Amino acid sequence: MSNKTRVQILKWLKDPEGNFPPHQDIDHFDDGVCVGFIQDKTGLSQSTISTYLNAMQNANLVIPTRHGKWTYYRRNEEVIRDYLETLKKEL
Amino acid sequence: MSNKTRVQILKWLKDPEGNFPPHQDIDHFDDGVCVGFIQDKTGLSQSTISTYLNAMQNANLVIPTRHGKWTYYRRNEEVIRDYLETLKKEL
DNA sequence: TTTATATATCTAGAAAATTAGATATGAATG
DNA sequence: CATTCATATCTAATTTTCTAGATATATAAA
Repeated sequence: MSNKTRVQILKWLKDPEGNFPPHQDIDHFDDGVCVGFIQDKTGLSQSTISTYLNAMQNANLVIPTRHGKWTYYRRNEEVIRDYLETLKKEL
Repeated sequence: MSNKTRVQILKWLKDPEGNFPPHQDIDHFDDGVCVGFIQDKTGLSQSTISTYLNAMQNANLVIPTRHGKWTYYRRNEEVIRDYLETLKKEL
């Protein structure tokens, strides 16, 4: 949560249709967006983005789903909501 | 906002009466809390806390007021509120 | 069952943040 | 006006974060 790129990724994942091109195999974003698309959007290296997504997954902010060769990442809305509520309450 | 200690300071400043001893010269916390008290509470060095408070002031999160030898820091409630609202809206 | 593709992990260098000691400044006090 | 006290600033060492290249793994395709 203390990194601009990672926060930006969370924001993009709020609206996959608006922020990413459609996937090849699937015609919806129910499981989120594949790593490659996120990487293209940030301009950072593949390994960096993979590391970021892994960190976000460890923090429970995103949920990964594997479909064949691809891993799709979507927001964990519940955790994000809790985080915002706690912050508003405590800060 | 990406540092535990600095966030903790903001939280403490929400309730100066509850978190800090009374000041020598002044019997209220209208202008906030002096640097020394904040330093004691964190256990970090004087220069570190001064640096932190300066950073927070640059980010407009706190407002300093000088009274004689002491500098008191208080929360900038408006900016903090805006920050939380923006985060809730955008994240 | 070799090859290609997408993602993950390992490693290490570069950059940024953290932190404290030394020193400076500004205000009160003897 | 010399001294003391509170805070600020400067400098540098340490730690953490960022980031990419190399390599590994998993799946699909040829």
